[in-house]
Amino acid sequence: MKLEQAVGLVIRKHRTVEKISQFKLAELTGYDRSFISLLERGHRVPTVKTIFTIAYHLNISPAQFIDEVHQLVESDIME
Amino acid sequence: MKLEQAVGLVIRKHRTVEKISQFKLAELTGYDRSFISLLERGHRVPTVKTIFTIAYHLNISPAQFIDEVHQLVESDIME
DNA sequence: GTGTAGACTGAAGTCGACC
DNA sequence: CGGTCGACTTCAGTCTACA
Repeated sequence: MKLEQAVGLVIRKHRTVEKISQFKLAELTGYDRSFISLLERGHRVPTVKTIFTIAYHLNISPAQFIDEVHQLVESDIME
Repeated sequence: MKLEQAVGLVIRKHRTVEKISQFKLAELTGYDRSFISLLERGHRVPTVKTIFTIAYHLNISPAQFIDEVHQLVESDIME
């Protein structure tokens, strides 16, 4: 699957695990709520800085975040 | 240290390990050579896609790349 | 082989509003 | 709570050229 889609899935997965809303994640990270929405639906490719910030507030390491994205990209889920 | 600086150091480190020039890395990744130069000196914050592409051609996993960046950022080397 | 400069295009990220 | 729209600003990434 595509990189942006994988990034979106990983964010949404960990956000729901943490049981917080997009509003709350936006507040924590300092990013706009509409931007979080765009990311989760794979409509934006974030910068490395964005990944570090979001991963931090989702309580996972940036490397683990990227690794999960990598596995999704490598897999052929949904094509 | 700052994120951009860490990214630059990790790219340069692995590029020299691979014994290739900025020209060659630019050719392999499809990015502009001046952009590679900007990245290595910490003057740009790349997107996740850029990291995946560069890490691939430096023969390391994106997660390992990010982990090395993370360690540099966490350390207080050069400030 | 690398740093840098400037001018450019497209995409990241903001903000307010509405469904 | 989350999706979306439009208009906006900032910055990633291109390209040419020269030290």
